[in-house]
Amino acid sequence: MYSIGELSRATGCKVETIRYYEKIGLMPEPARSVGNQRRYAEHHRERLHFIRHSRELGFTIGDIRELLELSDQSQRECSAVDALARRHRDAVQERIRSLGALRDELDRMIAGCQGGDVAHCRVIQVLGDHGLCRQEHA
Amino acid sequence: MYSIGELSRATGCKVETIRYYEKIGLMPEPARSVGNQRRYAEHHRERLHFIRHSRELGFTIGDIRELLELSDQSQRECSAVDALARRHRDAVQERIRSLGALRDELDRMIAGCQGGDVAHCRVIQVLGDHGLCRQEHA
DNA sequence: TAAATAGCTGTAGCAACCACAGGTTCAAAG
DNA sequence: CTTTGAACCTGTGGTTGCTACAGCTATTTA
Repeated sequence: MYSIGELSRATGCKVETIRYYEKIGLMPEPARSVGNQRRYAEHHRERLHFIRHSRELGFTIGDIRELLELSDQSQRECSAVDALARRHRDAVQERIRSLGALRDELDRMIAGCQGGDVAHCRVIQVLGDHGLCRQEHA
Repeated sequence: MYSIGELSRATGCKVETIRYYEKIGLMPEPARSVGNQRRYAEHHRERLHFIRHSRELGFTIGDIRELLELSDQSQRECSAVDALARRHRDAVQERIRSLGALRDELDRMIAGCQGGDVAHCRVIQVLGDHGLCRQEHA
């Protein structure tokens, strides 16, 4: 049996976050001690580990809810899991692309700046006039 | 003189967002009509344009506040502006790097899945066990 | 002049937590 | 057995950058 602090140390998840996951129904309510403190079993640790790792990989809480449901139905085909993971991967890829365009635009803007006073600053000019951008960027 | 709706159409910024920018002090309070409706001048349009464009380039509200202050002191050297833009560019670059590592991890996870049932699904296994990851990706 | 559209303020909600405040319980030391 | 101090409890409010009402008033158009 883990106390909430022990579970926290075991998973690297903050105490408040554990209670938050319980409140939103992502973690099941654990047993309580006589004095009303939470007492966790091994399966809680595994589930929280799953949640934290999924979050680190950028899945949303909604995604994780689905993944947990799917992983409970262990004899079903895993194509739904696969599809969810692929969608997420594609979303990450798209975000990378869009941030790349952003960085390029920032680079051009910064490269245009030759020093001098703010009135002639290329950065300030570009920020005030989208027309000076080479690309659409959102 | 623009009404708030006209300013909204002129800048692509939602009416509620314009009011929000006023509330947080990013946009100055405009004149009012007899019936208490907001009436904007050209300099409001320019400032809002600057704000929107900066947001599109990923600057935070805090950054924009600084940029606006700096751009008001038009005879000062623009090195502070430059530095802020560079810091932001570097943060974007770092985010791209970290998302790249994430995508690679997701790719490995997905590639490991050979179909079959959820109990043997590689995706589910990896999510439950960080040790199966090749890299730290936190 | 009446209806339709646009504007007003104020509040609450989103994601995914974090940080208290003010009180209670637990575990170990004396 | 008692004390002490760390850990725990619930509930609320804050973060970022907006968006979406509700319930009312102003303006514009037919």
